[in-house]
Amino acid sequence: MKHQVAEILSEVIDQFKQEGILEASFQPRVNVENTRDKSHGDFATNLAMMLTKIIGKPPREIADMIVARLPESEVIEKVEIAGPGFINFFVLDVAKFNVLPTILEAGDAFGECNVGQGRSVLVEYVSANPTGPLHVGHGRGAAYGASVASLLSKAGFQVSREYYVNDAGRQMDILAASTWLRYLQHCGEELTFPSNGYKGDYIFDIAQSLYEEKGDALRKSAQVVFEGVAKDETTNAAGETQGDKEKHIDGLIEQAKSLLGETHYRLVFEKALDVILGDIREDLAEFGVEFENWFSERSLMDSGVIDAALEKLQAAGKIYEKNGALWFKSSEYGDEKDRVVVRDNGLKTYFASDIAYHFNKLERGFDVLIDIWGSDHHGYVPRVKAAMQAMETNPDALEVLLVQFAVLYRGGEKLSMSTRSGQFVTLRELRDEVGADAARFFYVQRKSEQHMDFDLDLAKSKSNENPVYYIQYAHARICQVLSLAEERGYALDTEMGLANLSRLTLEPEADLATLLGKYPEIIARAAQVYEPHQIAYYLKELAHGLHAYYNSTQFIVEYEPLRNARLTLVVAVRQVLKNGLELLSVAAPEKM
RNA sequence: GCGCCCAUAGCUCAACUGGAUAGAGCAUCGCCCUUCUAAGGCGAGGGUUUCAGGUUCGAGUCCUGAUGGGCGUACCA
Repeated sequence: MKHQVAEILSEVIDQFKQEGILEASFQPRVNVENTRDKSHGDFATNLAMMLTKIIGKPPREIADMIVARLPESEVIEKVEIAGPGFINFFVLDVAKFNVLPTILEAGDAFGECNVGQGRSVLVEYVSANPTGPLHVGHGRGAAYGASVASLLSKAGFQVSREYYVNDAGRQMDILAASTWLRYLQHCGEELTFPSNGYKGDYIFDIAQSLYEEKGDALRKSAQVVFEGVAKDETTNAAGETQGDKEKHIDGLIEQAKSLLGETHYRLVFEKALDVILGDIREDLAEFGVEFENWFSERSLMDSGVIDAALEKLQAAGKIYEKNGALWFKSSEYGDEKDRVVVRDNGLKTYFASDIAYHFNKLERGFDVLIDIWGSDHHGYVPRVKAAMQAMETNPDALEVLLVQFAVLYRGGEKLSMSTRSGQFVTLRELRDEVGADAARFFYVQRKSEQHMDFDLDLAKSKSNENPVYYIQYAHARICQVLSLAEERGYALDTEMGLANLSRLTLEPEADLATLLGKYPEIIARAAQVYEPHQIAYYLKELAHGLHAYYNSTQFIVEYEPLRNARLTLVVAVRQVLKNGLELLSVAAPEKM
């Protein structure tokens, strides 16, 4: 509908060119927008104002010139010039209802568009370290990433979803060591758990399961384990700190490796990784968050991709040596300084893995790469982009979307979170407490770059305080009305309904039709700017339209043509509500 | 110190990417269930869009500066 208006306007521009009012080469951006106020019609254009400078006449005069040249249209009822020079278009009610047969025919596919033009896109999200269960902070990235991926898929992109598993590096060694120490405690060894180890309860569970499988096979005396290890950081009564928690934990990792030997150390390591990653997968699946691919960081090392990527940078002359380490010249691409990729001890940095990972993504042939990160990683963006530029001609292939932290409140109090200390609210707890639907909706309701307050009590309340139920209720209401109609022997005759749409003359009916017509446009816009919250707001608006209609009008009336027309309208609303909710992975229940 | 993000009704957030009188929900106050689900509807009050400048026909939106908050500034992952 909107582009029909835009077409009409570009015809006028051609007319202007023929008359010599505008130069033939002139290419204006024809801007047609939905009006905010119904008294301004359905669509408005600021074209007259845009042309004031070029034509050199006041906007309202130009508006007159445009209106005088508007071609005949079957959808436009009238046109008005208003305000500083807006041209408002009023759409015929009949034309508004044209969208209904389209919706019924397209069904679940209604709203899909082709802004992606089949381009392939890799969306990488969550990618939390497998060192503990997901907490509510990860939940936002999960909900946002999943919704963005769905959105892009509806908008004509070939979407792949990927989780990057950081299954290598020091954090994982700390996890393995933590698990082993808990295991030793389980065996009956007395020891003081390192202050820098992973203290969460889930480590006990893994250790116990390890003990059940292996018995005492991995047991070493605690005395031997802690022998020669640097002292842990402690604070005495006077408040003075002593020791070094980093050296302490590193020492314990070394002990674990040498005392257990490669095979047994690996066993503990894999056990912890498997259990935690399995838990994360299950957690996300229950949250409606799926991935086609779980990409292992270790596989990068094993397959030599890291070396290949570094060689590529080296060949491009972007690697140099300083102080025994290898540096990447990221500052040449706008990063604030150069970055180390291989440390002086010969170990590759995490950044080297990440360069390789993105190198690998490009090699897999994606047109667009999207990374969804927590905002605490924002400082990391320039160096990864720098690496992309050094490797690839198109730096815009990578889009990093940052998600702000969610601050959790319960009973008006802020809850803090830290995986290391084991003090956090897990995503699973959140789902148990408020339900997956409410959680998904709450997360995705906010713009991703907006700092978010997540009030657990509010999310839990199953009242109109929670918008997700408002939308689901609209869907359920429609279902109930239809089944009641059927019970009364008034089964819906869609064909008759579509043939009688002209009987829908009430204001809420036209409003609903207008809203339904906007859905595809909302999808396209939301996809272009990666903003699934626009879907959430649209659904609230559509649900409101339905509730208002429901309260003002009886659908199941005696007169058959009118009844079927109304029920057909309502069925179309139900379809769009369902499509939108599905996009956000929120259930569309038939009764509540 | 430097860099990135944010600031809109009492609270939580929108505002179609520069458009018309800045909108929703919650909270507050009225009204509407012998009717297809009241988890609903209708209405009222509530604003110097943090502040000060600038750009232009037009600014919550863009630019500069200030204030307040979040985050980042590793040869950690």
